[in-house]
Amino acid sequence: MSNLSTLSQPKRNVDIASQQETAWRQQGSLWSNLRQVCELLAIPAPATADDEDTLFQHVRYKAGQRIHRIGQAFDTLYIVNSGFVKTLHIDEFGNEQVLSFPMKGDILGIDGIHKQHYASEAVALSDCDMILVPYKTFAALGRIHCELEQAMFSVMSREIVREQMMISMLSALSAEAKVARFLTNLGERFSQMGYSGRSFNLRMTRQEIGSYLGLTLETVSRTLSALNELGMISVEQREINLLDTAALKSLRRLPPAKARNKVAEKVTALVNKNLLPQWNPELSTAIN
Amino acid sequence: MSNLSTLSQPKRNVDIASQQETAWRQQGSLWSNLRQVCELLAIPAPATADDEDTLFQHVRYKAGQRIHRIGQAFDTLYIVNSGFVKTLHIDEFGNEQVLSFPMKGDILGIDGIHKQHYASEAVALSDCDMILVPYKTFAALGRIHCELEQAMFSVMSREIVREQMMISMLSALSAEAKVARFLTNLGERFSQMGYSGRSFNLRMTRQEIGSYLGLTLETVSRTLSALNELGMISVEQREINLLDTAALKSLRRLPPAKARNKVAEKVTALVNKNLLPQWNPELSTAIN
DNA sequence: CGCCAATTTGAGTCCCATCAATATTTGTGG
DNA sequence: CCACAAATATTGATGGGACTCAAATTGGCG
Repeated sequence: MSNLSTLSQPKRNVDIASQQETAWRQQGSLWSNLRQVCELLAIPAPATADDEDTLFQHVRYKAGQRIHRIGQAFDTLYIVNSGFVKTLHIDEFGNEQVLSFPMKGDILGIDGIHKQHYASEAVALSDCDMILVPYKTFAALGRIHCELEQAMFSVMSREIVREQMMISMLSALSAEAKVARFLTNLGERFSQMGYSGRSFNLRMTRQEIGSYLGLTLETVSRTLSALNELGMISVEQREINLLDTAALKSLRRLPPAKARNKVAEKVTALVNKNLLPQWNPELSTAIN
Repeated sequence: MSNLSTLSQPKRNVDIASQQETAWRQQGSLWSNLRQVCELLAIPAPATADDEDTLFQHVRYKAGQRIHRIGQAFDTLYIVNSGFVKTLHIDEFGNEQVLSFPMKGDILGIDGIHKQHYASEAVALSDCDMILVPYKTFAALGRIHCELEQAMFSVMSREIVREQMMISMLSALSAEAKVARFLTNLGERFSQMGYSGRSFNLRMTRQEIGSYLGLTLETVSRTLSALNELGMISVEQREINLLDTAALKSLRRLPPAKARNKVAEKVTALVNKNLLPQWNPELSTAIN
């Protein structure tokens, strides 16, 4: 967090830089080249890139450490290499509002570009290894490698789409559906990272989950218990097992205990009749 | 309410282009140059730009017309020059979820960059004049004018921040606060466009407002009536007057209906007034 | 004028927040 | 290593805010 000035030099001056690198390595820092960063972001690396041309510094954060603050002058983007993070707003009353739970491959700080000050706060949920991307380097790369500019727009567009999905979820779904989707989404993320998408443990508190989903921590806890009793998941503290991902994904609301069986029949009946072509936007618009 | 587009004067230099332009003009098309587009987006125009170098076509949409669909192949961005638009998601059950109400100076279609297909639907709420920006032109401009690339990142970042604010609002505020903020935000938008920020009329239905805010149309209607009775606004159908913007902005939750109706609730009323000077954020949090 | 969409308003219900008590886990220092 | 404190989770009881269902009214438009 301290000497960011040294890393804004894209080109490495071998003699001096290698000394510094050794020093950084001792405190847990590493360097990644452009190809590695692109792979992490799941975007195609420019063929023209020289692996040693541009290097990006790693920085480690311990659980609980703040990565950037609201209002802080913006100059670098962060890419999560390992570990778990939360980003949040703090409203005029001091209440925290969790906005996202970035993990491996996610990028932080984009919201700072607009006003050149970070618009959100980022805090490490676990020990993290973050890659620093000075914004100036970021912008310069777009001009050097045309394909990269396209990829950078794509990454920002993806973030916008993700937030749109979040808005839809927040304003349309019941508490049970929110929690169910949260778990399945998390599972998919873990799968992509090479871990089990079925069995994992949460890195965040019920409070943080509730804030993220627009619920209270008690409702989150109760909902997890309910999903547990219904056999869709098993949960003990932060240890989660997804037992019926299909049911979780299609869950809209937990029917009142008396009618639970009936509604389940209805849904399956509709699906069988092809009236609910789920998760296919093309078809659902055709219905109108 | 209709034709604001006198500011876009087509410049013609080529013979072929002028023929086409005449044809387009007959169906209501005009052209804007890069400088005019930048002004509309409120970003600095590159000094190196030749006014005749790149021209952007206008297209008019009538109220109710669709501008782009979900899943449609993405190739152009749209900038609102005049008129009002709504963008929306359609979930797997066919329910509409309004995402934004773009107006003059707003950009549409960014969500299509990621997958090269639009992720949302855009519909004109009134007659509209839209400027077409082919995505290829957009990308090429960033490479030609370095300042523009920065501005384009900034515009996308601004969109991300806007959606973050939306997420915070959806998950933390009461129905009254949502409606109140919606109105004050609209007022500010109208002010920026040169209209009255105090007195305006809504271009969208209660249904659409409710979808946008995560409420039902009945709740929106009831809330507007309540704000009307409290003297914060006056509302008749879609005609809105903001009478106390300060109160609206700081509104968290309406006092319980009992306290409003029971005029002669003696001591308790006074106590409530002292302890709960409603729509005063400072004090109401101090109580918590 | 007549039709249909939009809006308003009412009555009843339920989901979720709130308040509260307890249990369990984590962290810390002696 | 244990004890104690603080943080985190679970579970219950209760009330209220927003949804649902329903009816009446208004306004727009062919």
